[in-house]
Amino acid sequence: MRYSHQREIIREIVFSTNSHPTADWIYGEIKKSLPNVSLGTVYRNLKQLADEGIIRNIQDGPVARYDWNIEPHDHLKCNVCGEMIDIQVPNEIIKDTVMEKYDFEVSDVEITLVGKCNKHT
Amino acid sequence: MRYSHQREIIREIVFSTNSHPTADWIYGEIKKSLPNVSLGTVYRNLKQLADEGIIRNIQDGPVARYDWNIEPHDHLKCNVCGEMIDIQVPNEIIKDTVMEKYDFEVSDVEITLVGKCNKHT
DNA sequence: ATAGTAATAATAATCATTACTAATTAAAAA
DNA sequence: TTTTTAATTAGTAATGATTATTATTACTAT
Ligand SMILES: [Mn+2]
Ligand SMILES: [Mn+2]
Ligand SMILES: [Zn+2]
Ligand SMILES: [Zn+2]
Repeated sequence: MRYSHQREIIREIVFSTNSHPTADWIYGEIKKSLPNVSLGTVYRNLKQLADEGIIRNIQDGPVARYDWNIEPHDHLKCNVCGEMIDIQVPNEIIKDTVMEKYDFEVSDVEITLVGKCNKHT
Repeated sequence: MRYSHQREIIREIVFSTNSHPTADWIYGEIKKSLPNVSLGTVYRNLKQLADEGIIRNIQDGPVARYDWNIEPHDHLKCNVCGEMIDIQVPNEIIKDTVMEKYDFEVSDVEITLVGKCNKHT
């Protein structure tokens, strides 16, 4: 993968926030410095960065979000403000139980807890 | 919600399979008996049935799937054959831990384990 | 039977994402 | 340093899933 200015800025944007941004939000950000980038470029580079394991892709319903944090972790999704919060759930137990009980080779555990964050009490 | 023949058949189709069918698959099935149904009718009725709690909506990446089993349960997704298998994971522990640790009012826990099912050993 | 309104088929619109293409550009080869 | 190359780009068209619109049809209560 050869260097590209666009990809470097996209990477920096993803690494600059904890908000698990969407491609569209990143597009809005990169246009501030490079007004001529196209949305296709954003999608293409996010895909490349995710394929290389530099960033992580997380699916939030029908839209893809991106995360600089590639360590295994789970998420809380607030259905009031839409925010996604990182959480750590001990899922090795789940994984092991399922592999044994269902004879299934688990490669990834995706846990999202949906509810209301503490801003809306 | 008043009775409709289309909705009744859609409900029966969802209840007839364990495959967590998509709207499009259901559309193909209902056309066998009612060739003139429109895809919009399928979507509208699936939404109504899910809103009424008669069936359950599960998000599989960018596509919606439907499940006659409304009891709280989780899924295994095989990334070889695409099949979704019902599993029971004791998630009350997770829920309670997260509610306390993160001060988050959890209404739903979504767990999907991705991997390879025992048909591809 | 009539009126009121929920549901329908057909179709257009939307939204997120991917595909295509001619022009540009980083990096390798000469 | 100048070609040569192939990856990358901007711009745009196309796709796939879903939702919205609209004129028509069909239950249901009076
Ligand atoms: Mn995260
Ligand atoms: Mn299920
Ligand atoms: Zn919130
Ligand atoms: Zn399988």
